[in-house]
Amino acid sequence: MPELPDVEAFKRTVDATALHQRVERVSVTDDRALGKTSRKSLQRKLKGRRFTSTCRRGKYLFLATDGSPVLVLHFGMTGYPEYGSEEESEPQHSRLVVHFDNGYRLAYVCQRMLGRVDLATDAEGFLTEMGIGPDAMGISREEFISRLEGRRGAVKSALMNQGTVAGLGNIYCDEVLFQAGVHPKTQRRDLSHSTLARLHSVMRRVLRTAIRRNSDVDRLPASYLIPRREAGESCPKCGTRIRRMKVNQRGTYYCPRCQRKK
DNA sequence: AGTACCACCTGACGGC
DNA sequence: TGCCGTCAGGTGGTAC
Repeated sequence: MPELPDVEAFKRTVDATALHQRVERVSVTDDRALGKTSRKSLQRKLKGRRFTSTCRRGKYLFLATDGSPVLVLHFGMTGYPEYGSEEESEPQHSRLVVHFDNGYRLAYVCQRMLGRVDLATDAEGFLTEMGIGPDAMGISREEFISRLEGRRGAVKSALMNQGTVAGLGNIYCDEVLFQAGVHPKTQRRDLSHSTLARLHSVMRRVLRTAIRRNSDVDRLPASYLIPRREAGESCPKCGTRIRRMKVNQRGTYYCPRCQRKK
């Protein structure tokens, strides 16, 4: 489920481990994990380079190099990066492994193969081409409101759309709506300007909280819905039985009392 | 521009 | 025991 807070944690891991070392070799263990790039291209373009910095937009992580290529990582729902010594065995489900000259390697692990590895010349161009909107942590209130005002349909659908605002997935989207007291199926047109403003501030607060806790579900505040995404759980605020429904074909949890439909 | 639905993909789980 | 359907979820494609 890597959503914005998870990818932010991945970024910090990569920043703390995999920068500034020379790439000796790249191995691709499953071509299905590749986007528009190829195994040969990855190997040829990354060899001899060093990762110099990373940046994150939404659920995408970019690793810039000292040359022109940028390594793009998207994690699907089961992906993560893992840095370790060559002496350790490679993690199961490694799809791409970057071997460095210091005896360490960075593995892109992706069990369910829903993520993608790609190569770009610049992150901004890649994001534009993919139609990815502004980052949910960086977007201003004004822009958030105006982007949402351009949309119709259920508010959850709008928030989940990475072109509108990037970073919320199914789970954090439910959390934001819960903390804001908004029913997931509320039509966007039924949301007032002030409710949109509240959604913006709640979204940032929820994401900031999750990032500070390193996206560790067990460390989230007791008032959060995320640990209670199960049948029979009760609302952490009012005790009402949590309901489950489908929105966008996705399992959606909400409190029928705290989140009344407008 | 919406929504619905399918597909991708693997592993866990419940039912029989 | 083991087979089968279902679910999980990010994304992308198609049809309406």
